[in-house]
Amino acid sequence: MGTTQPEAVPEPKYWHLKTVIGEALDSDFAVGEILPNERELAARFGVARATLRQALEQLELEGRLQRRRGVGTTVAPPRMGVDVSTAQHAWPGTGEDVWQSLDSATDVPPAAVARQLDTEPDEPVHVVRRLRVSQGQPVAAELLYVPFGSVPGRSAADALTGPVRARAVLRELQQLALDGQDRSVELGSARADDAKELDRLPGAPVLVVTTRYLSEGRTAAVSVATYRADTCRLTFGDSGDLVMAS
Amino acid sequence: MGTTQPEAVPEPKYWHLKTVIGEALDSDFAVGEILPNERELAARFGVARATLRQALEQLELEGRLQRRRGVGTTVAPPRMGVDVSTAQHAWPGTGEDVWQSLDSATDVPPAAVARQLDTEPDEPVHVVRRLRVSQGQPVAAELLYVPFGSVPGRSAADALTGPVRARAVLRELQQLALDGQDRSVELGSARADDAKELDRLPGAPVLVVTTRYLSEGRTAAVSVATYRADTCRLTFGDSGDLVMAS
DNA sequence: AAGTGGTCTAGACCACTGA
DNA sequence: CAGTGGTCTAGACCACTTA
Repeated sequence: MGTTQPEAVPEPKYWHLKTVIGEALDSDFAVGEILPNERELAARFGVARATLRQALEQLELEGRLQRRRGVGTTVAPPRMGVDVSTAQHAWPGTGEDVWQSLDSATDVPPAAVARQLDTEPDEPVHVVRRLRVSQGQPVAAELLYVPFGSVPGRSAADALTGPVRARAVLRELQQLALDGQDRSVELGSARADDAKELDRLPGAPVLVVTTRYLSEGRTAAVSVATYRADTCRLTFGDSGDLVMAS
Repeated sequence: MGTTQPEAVPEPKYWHLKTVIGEALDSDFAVGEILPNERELAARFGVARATLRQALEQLELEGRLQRRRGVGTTVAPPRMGVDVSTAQHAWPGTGEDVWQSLDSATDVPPAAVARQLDTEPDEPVHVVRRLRVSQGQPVAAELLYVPFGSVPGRSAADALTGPVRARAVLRELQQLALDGQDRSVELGSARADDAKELDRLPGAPVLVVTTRYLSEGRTAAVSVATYRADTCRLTFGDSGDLVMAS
């Protein structure tokens, strides 16, 4: 006697909490509403704050909550769909201006990028920084790596600075014939500078979209775009008519 | 006097730790090698275990480490590229068998899926479970929701069970003309059952790939595939010849 | 200045793995 | 069984926002 549940699998407290709070979010809270603070929530559920925080972290990771230091925890709106489809196989900067050019410099790319560009590990390239804004919110920061070989009129850009220079590099890049591109998506954590741009803390989860632009059998440029994973759902409109989800 | 650094921005310890360990991983460790255990690492760096764990969590999120309870922490191999390209606009189950059918049942889909299928919130549909294995490792668990309206010969499947039934539903689905599909990728955390299938703990970060299959102006099926975010890099071969990365 | 979330500590115990 | 990572506690202090 006394053996109550022979198969009682002890579900972690934070996991159970996450479920409970998640359900409460659906039924008792409106988007934008602020939750009680962490100390009060922890007390209310009878757990340590660290445990409560583990549950909130999960919910934030899933895009259900938004936490801001000094402010509080609010109920997040549904993730916005952000189109990352290939879009008529265009060079960056050709379509509508969802991307905002920040500046450009010459720098040595990370080893992984140099490998894709097929440049020497210590060979400098153009690095164009761009920011993607959607619904008034920054959603992605991009670093576009362009080898000198891809932009013939290089000297023209060197004299410029800021957005003007960035646009000059893009314009030169667009002269090339674009054969195609391939793309990959993976999970990452925001580097310090990206985090700042995206209004998040360093280490925040991001979706890293790497695009390789191919021209005349070579890799003409590589784009590494980091999207806020908490607020974005990447959409690939492979076909037909897409509806605007609310 | 005494003011050493007027602008000293206090970088969090765990963030600094992450950098240090990350660099050590590159230089001093081989893939598969086991790290010292957490208590020893924490002592070595002079921090509490919780802080050390925060750094390890980040590295695991980035796919650099793999931690297994009861075993230890090992250096993870580079993420494997997993092709999720539309692949000749095919129905699920038509291409090569990267997917392994597990079983099928009829169940009420989640509200979000019902909305995409345009079925009533409480209307049951076929739910086919499949598992994607790559390089001997489970990389994704899929739930494929198929409304009864999409599979005419429904009664045939009802008598069957297990993989046989799953394949029967897929076969019937393939009778339809596929007009197109659209797809989205977002960050999620593994549900308990998916986690088991993927050999991870519940809540592990996953990339959720949602595909809507369109036929004759309707949504004929919806697939929700959860990929292990730690081990997978999703690739979209938009064009041309892809090289097999090691 | 008050209140919020973010970081950190030093412990404890549990669940799982493998010899 | 010993050793690992996973969970949890009860505190403390810090950085940031707002008023």
